[in-house]
Amino acid sequence: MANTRWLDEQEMAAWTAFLEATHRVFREVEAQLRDEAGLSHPQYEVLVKLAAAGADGLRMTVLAASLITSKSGLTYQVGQLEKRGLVRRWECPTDTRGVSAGITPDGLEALRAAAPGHAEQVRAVLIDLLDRPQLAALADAMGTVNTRLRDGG
Amino acid sequence: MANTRWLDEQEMAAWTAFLEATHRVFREVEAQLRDEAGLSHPQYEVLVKLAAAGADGLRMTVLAASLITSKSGLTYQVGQLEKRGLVRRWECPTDTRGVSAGITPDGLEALRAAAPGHAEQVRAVLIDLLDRPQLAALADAMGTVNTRLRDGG
DNA sequence: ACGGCGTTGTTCAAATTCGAACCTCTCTTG
DNA sequence: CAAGAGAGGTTCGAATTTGAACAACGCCGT
Repeated sequence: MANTRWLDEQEMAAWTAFLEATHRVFREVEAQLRDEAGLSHPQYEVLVKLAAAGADGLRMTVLAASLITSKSGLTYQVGQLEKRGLVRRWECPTDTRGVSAGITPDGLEALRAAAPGHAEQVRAVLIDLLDRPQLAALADAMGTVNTRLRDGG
Repeated sequence: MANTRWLDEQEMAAWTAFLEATHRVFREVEAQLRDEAGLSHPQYEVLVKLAAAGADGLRMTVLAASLITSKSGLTYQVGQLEKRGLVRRWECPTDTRGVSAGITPDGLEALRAAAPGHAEQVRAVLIDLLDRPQLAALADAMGTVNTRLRDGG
């Protein structure tokens, strides 16, 4: 790695804009969820994934990978949600080591209660700030990044 | 707020792709910096801003706003960097309440040492995964978001 | 069946984050 | 010029995050 391929002006502009925008967006999203729904964003994401998974729930490892978070972090958050009765956890029948998590009726209710405000906020800090072509371009770029990072590591 | 404006399919796809991509990108960037440079990403960002600010340094509040972080979080990180001699802090001559922070020669050296690996990583997890039009579109969208969030709050 | 290796989830300690409270000081207004 | 409103930073406590270490278990070839 003799000489570094530095970022040119355009690349640097893209990176710094990305950095600043993500910080702003997440700060606002987290504040809204905490203040109005009493949920952290990680917790909300867990509930969304588990709601989508249905009655079978999801294995902890799958959930962690899906949320792009650490195993230990997920253990903690699921524990918090379980304490509040929004999520429940059970051993996997086919693998003694395994644990699955699933959303409870109370969890679904909490999600239903939180979703409208969250959706509005996501609009306010990202979606509604862009026109359709911009939004499509953003989805395209982010999708490309995801595909490449999922595979090529 | 009678009826919620839910996200349509395209909007939801953009949001989830954005979510997943940002989590992936930051996870990888943070791991590289920590493992190879012994700096957290927040710390690296502080050094970059202060290096750009030059000898006059930056007021804490300005720096916090620039980094889109909380005041208390910044106090902590600057404290950490100060302990390591990478940053120094002094009272503002024109405002007794004010504190400015600036990078030290050691800090500049640490930044120089960390920069190449960081640049490569930024390429590997974002820049090099996109072609020029995608990169331009990303910069455009993120720039729009930043402008709107900076003003309209 | 047996031994080795990778997987699964949790636990642990340490570092970090945030908002709210707080103190000090500046600025504006009457 | 005094008083109130606010800005600037730090401190505080509580919650969260991470990787590494662990313990327990499946899987595979011999």
